[in-house]
Amino acid sequence: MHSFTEENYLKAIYHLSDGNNAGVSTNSIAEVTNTKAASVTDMLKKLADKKLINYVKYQGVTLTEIGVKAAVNIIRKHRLWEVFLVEKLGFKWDEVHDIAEELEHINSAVLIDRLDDFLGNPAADPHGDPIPDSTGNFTHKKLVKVSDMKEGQAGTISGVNEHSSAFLKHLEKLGLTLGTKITITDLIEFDGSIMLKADETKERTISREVAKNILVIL
Amino acid sequence: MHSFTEENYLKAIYHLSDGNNAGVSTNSIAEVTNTKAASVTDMLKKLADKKLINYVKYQGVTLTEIGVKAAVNIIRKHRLWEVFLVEKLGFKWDEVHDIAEELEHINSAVLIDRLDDFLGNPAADPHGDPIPDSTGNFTHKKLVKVSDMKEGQAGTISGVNEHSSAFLKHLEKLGLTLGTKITITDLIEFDGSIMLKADETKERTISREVAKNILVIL
DNA sequence: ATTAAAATTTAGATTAATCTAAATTTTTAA
DNA sequence: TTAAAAATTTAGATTAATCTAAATTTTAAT
Repeated sequence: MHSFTEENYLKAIYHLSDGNNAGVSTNSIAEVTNTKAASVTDMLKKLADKKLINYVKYQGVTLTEIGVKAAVNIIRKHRLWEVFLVEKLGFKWDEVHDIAEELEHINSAVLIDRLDDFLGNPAADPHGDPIPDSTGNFTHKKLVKVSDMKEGQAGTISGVNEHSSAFLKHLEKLGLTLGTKITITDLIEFDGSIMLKADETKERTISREVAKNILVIL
Repeated sequence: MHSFTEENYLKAIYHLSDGNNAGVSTNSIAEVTNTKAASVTDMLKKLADKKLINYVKYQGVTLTEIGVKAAVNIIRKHRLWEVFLVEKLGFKWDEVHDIAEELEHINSAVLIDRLDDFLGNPAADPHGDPIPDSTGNFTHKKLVKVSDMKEGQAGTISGVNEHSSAFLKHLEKLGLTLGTKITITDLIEFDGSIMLKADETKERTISREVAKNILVIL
């Protein structure tokens, strides 16, 4: 298999590619992997030799088909372990990322498939991110940022774009957790902040920055 | 914390010290860690610098107090994960060693304490080996090798001295699993093999080699 | 008590992942 | 369109863990 380090690069490239199908830059990889650009270049050569990425000097990289497969598999493991930590061990949604970051590198397909069954084949992790099946297939829900909603529109909170503990704890405090139904009551022109009603009862005002990172199903 | 490699050396030294309080030899460590003696010497210097072992050139090593703590903690993690794999995910007792070997290096005290609770604070792993508590305390049961039993003596199978899949599968096939009550019916002088009755009904003959690796509570 | 064998350590290399500093290429903007 | 800035790559080191081969120390056997 691949080393932990290689797996972390694949994951980083996958996440950075999300949406854009343009190549991912050396610098952006360095940033998310907490390394320097020179180190990234070295690793890119190695991953290219292994046919995991398409790499042309100075032009950024994309994952090959097998690179995508490898990355998706790591993400599958990460998300299933997060579900385990929250559902079975009682962790909060803002506490699981770092532990899952370690667990995602455990190598055993049987283990993960059994874990998946044990957890009841969950469709999403505790942050609402979809969990690919063992063949790598996602079932994507169409999600919309709260910051893109119109006045009067309603939806159900189903995901987040930001996974930091600080952000998740803030949402928790506001009562804006997954499954909460919200209705936009006011769009504040002055600073873009948004007023909404949660679960028909709680009135909340959130900044544009927060709104951008909450995703709903309409 | 310590690197995976360091942890594996600590574990190896701990297991090799079991019983004997004499120092552990460089060669024996090399054997169980699948390395060469020269590599072991290098690592011993490093572990000694970190005060995890007592090391005097040419004289073998013992773990220091903090070395023992670290080793016991790894063993605790290994055994709890084995219980998880068997009890929750449905693995067989001969299938869990390698996966637990990876899981034991996951670093999170909270995780392990919660796992312990989730599993109902088991006293032993699927092979009957005792699980230390979070402070490192073992509750040792007094176990006897079947090869040391006398004719007519009875006991309950409560552990094994050999964890290879081949051996465990063999026991499974014979119906000699943990919890089975056995009574010695005959000690064969010719080759030391032993005849016994399992669960009052099944008559079995096992070699001396097998008998040495089955442990009972009398 | 010597000496041969076995065990251990040292010396010197190798590999993976990283770094800094310098060189090169690409991008941007006057 | 060309020069400065930004991004990227190369060159040369470093650290952790390992190895082989040679040197040293301990053990065991006559």
